[in-house]
Amino acid sequence: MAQQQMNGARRAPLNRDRVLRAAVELADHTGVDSVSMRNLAQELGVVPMALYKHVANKEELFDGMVDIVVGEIDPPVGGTEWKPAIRQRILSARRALLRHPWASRVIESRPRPTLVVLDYLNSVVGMFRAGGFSVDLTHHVMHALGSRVWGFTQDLFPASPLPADPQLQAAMFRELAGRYPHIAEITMSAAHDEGSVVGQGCDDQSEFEFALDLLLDGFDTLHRQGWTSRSN
Amino acid sequence: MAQQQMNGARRAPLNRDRVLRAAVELADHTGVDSVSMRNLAQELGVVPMALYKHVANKEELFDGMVDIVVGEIDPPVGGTEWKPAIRQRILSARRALLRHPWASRVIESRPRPTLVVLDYLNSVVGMFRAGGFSVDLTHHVMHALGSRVWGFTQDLFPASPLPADPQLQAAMFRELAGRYPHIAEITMSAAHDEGSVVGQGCDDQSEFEFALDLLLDGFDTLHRQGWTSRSN
DNA sequence: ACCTGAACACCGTTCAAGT
DNA sequence: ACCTGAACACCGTTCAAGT
Repeated sequence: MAQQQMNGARRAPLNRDRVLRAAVELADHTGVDSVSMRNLAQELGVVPMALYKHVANKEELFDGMVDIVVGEIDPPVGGTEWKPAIRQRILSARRALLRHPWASRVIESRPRPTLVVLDYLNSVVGMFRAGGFSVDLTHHVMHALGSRVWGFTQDLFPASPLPADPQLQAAMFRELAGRYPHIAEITMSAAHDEGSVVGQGCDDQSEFEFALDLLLDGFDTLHRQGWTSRSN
Repeated sequence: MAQQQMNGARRAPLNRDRVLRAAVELADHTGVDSVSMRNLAQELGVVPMALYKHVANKEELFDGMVDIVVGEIDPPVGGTEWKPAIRQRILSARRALLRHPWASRVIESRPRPTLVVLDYLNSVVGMFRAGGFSVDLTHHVMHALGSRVWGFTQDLFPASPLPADPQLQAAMFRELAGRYPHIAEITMSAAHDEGSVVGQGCDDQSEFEFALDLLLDGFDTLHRQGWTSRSN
């Protein structure tokens, strides 16, 4: 009670923005699973119910957290072709997402896009249109990008840390190679870097850019060919 | 207590498979969020703690549910080129996922792949290798496919049902067009089908195949060119 | 050896009582 | 009018007591 008043006097009064920023910070530091209304309230030195003044419920809290991350994506660069412009924008989105490792999962979990999310998507669509893409092709191309517009893709092999014991490590590799020879093979090919058992040891950033450029080049070809969904 | 015994007499004794199938069925019917250990136990006519005999915890329950869905994916078709073979396999995975709408979200949420998941991925990798792809290119190509190997992609505009009132509907379209002209444009182009405000009205299946074929064609081109990660 | 009720430590959110 | 503690209806999981 005495502490409550001290905090009340020291801190700025609660508002929606402070609530959302505290939630982002909490998720950054301790993981999104520990973002509960109760934990967040404690972090802010208030009673849980005080949060409901500023966000209607937990869903709205998550929406607000997404908006903060999406707000960190750089605006489009001007004076260049559609391809490098879109490439840079998506890589900027990727940097924002990488600063907040929980964000991709939360973005995927939202049942409806927020206004801020729609703003970003609208602007990416506009970049294709400005590059001369037809409405038809732009529509398909946005679907093909999927979550890659956010700069992330689902890791098929999440990074799992290698066991410290090198003998145990070797045993794991042997078991993997025995059961899953094809996975072992592509894993080994990239495993000069250290990192983890599977799928790490490769550079996530360059894998992302490989796939992004493959898609953008494909879009380019279709665009130049005057592709339409009816002609297909 | 009397009912408990009746159930015990009537039903087959609980085992891991029955637990997992009941969980899948419950998720299919009432949504994955309603799959709690308590609800599932009630569905099976047992006390919650009885489940812990057959699954270590809820994480293992989810893993088992994923395994059931992945088990529904058809085996590879033989006697054909890598491209149609992989295409058919992925479209079979898509059909399995569409039968269980919760499955894509659960697959994405798993921190580690199960043995069944590794079996499927290993076999897809093997199909590229059998098609003559280098280890290097196969590795990159699997990253580029990402969650598309499962036959799904993140919907950027989740389907939201249109309001019944046509006047309200028109108002929503007008607001969308005013704020997000580019999104409105690509939405309208596909909105001859009815369905929802944004992004629906287009055929998800053909959008999926568009993106899949774009990627497979891109892979094909790189393969024929003898692409390597060093030559890039 | 197996089963299970009670309990623990959490949730998000409602609601009524207090100021 | 505003604030907030208690309460409600849930969780997953532990544990000890019962058979």
